[in-house]
Amino acid sequence: MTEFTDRQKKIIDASIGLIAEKSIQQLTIKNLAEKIGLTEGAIYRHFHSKMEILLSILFMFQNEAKENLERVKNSQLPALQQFEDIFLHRLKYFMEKPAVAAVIFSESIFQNHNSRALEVNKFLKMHEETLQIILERGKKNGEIKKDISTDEMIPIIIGSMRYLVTRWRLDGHNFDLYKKGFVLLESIKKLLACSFD
Amino acid sequence: MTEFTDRQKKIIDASIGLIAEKSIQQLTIKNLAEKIGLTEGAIYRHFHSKMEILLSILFMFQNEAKENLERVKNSQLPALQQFEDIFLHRLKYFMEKPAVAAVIFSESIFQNHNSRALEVNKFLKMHEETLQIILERGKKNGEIKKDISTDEMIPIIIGSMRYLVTRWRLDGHNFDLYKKGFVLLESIKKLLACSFD
DNA sequence: TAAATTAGTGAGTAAACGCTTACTTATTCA
DNA sequence: TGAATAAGTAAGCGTTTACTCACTAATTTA
Repeated sequence: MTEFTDRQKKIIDASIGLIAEKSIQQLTIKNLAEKIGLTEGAIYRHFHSKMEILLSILFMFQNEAKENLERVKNSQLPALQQFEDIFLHRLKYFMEKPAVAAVIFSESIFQNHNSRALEVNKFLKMHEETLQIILERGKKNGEIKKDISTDEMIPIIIGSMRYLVTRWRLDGHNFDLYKKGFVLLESIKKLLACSFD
Repeated sequence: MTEFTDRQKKIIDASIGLIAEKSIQQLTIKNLAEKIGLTEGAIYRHFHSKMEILLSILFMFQNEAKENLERVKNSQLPALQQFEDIFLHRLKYFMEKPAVAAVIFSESIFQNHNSRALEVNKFLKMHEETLQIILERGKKNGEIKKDISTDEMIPIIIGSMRYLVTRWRLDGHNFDLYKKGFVLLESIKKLLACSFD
């Protein structure tokens, strides 16, 4: 587990802030240094490169997500409740730190760097695998429909939630992401739930 | 309807090619000029700015999409068939021109330019509205479930398809988008179809 | 045919960018 | 206390970027 120094955390926070206020394009070392009240050179005492800063944001979020996924997966709640928990938790996080959403949803930033793109891919896979486990348990329990394959359910669930977040970002965060997400999740649950009980 | 000259079309085509081969970051005026076999200055005889080129790609796609949406909407096919048509057509288009997907899915390119971001928003709204009409007609016909609101169905459908395309892009176009899209659409149709008939 | 328009060249510009370096100041610790 | 280390500064380097401009060659048009 890589740990971050106080200064590094401040730099990461400032980066997140910058992205949230302006956009990912506005995250330059110059702007970053200005925001913290340091010089550009000082930044490089704490990170080797700009990419390392970007990856640290991804890394922090990845850790947070991993913890949450594990916690929920190991809970004894019904499957439908479990994936609702996962997504509501995620939406809350995005509302607190909209910049994280901006980084996560800008996969193209890392597209040039092959090894980094793999990192994003791994991140998505992590979610898909957790969902898979939850959904299949739900099917065994008779909670979830069996006539739709899990492989198809996964993109439907993740895609719906991602689109909601994309919409929220393009709208300038001008609606209550959590509330809309909750309603959307209810519908998804209704769609996936076993009708005969 | 803005028309494009032959040279403009060539520039747009070359841009699309560049983005497809490398990435959106590699779309520079220098690379573009090299690809066409002109000098950088010559490009500016045909477009006022790089943003205008990007917008032209968006614009071309928008026209193509509009045509398709209208065509399908006015067809006499069942609602479930209609939205399958729309998405399969779209997937085929992306497979032919992967660069267009790269532009469409990089909303953040335009995020700085407020007026341009609105353009992307309008584009998404166009799809949502068409879907809404189709879905509501399907509900009236008794084709589509009535216990899930149309407002929730829309992000589920669009989100699922978008996620599939995103996955395809991150995978380096290494699976058959059309085939997987077809299977996914079957599942979505099954979920939304009226069970009592 | 002469003038006007169009399309292209090639050199250049200013700004932005990530990053480096020589040097200074502050802190830690043997 | 004094040497070693950590954290900062200021200047600037090398490159890339979108874009400009004076000029030329070719094509249209009056």
